[in-house]
Amino acid sequence: MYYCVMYSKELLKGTLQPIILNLLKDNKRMYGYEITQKVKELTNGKIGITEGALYPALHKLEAEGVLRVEEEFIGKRIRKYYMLTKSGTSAVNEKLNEFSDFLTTIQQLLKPSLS
Amino acid sequence: MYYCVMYSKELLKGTLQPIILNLLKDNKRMYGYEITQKVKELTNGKIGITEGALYPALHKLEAEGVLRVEEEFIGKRIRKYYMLTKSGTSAVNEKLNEFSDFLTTIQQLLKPSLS
DNA sequence: TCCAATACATAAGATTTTTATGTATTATTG
DNA sequence: CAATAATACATAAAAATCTTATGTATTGGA
Repeated sequence: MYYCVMYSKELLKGTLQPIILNLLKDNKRMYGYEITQKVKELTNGKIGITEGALYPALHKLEAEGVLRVEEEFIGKRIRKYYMLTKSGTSAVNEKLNEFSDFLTTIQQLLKPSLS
Repeated sequence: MYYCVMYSKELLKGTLQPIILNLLKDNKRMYGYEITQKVKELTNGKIGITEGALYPALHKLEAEGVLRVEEEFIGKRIRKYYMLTKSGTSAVNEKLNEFSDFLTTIQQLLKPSLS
């Protein structure tokens, strides 16, 4: 399965982190599988995150101190809830603003005739 | 020097090809260095393409048959003009539409509260 | 004359993502 | 009730892309 079902895979490079951080900013607490489903739902299936990309990304953000994790057992199955740390929260707003600004710049660049 | 001066470098992954193709679609014929300057100009210095990223990308697009090259001597210095091939032109429109659509999807995903 | 800008190029290393697995639990459906 | 799909985690090899660091050479300007 592709990271992205509808779009070419190359397009999604660099977008995974912002997507994760934005979801955790809005939802406070999410586990990995939930994130994949939420993204699929919010994009009408256009963007599908692969687990091979997601879990390493979550581990990296945790190692950097941006996220922390709370483990819970649902029956016999473990579930790892991720949330922004205090220091992560302040950093995330800047990161997301930058990303948003960047997207706007790219769009202007691709439509110079309309500017 | 960064690929991008203002933005974090991670952000620009995957955007180089669309940027190149879009410029060549509008300008018919451009050489590498010209592309770096045009992008800098159009984004007010926010996006700077490194040569280490650009030249391999141009060579790859040429190898794929999307671009073709015309070499010219300006004095003693060579200049390589790139342009879309016939088959490249039809493919590029689809690619750029896809990229544009993708950017819209990402923006909606990052602003679910406004949808 | 020297430095900055122009103009090409490549190669090592880092990072990210794909692709392919692997394990195990729980829910559904024929 | 057995098989399959969905849930839920994980990792590792390979591919792709980009950064960073070089390298060469010409041309323009201070």
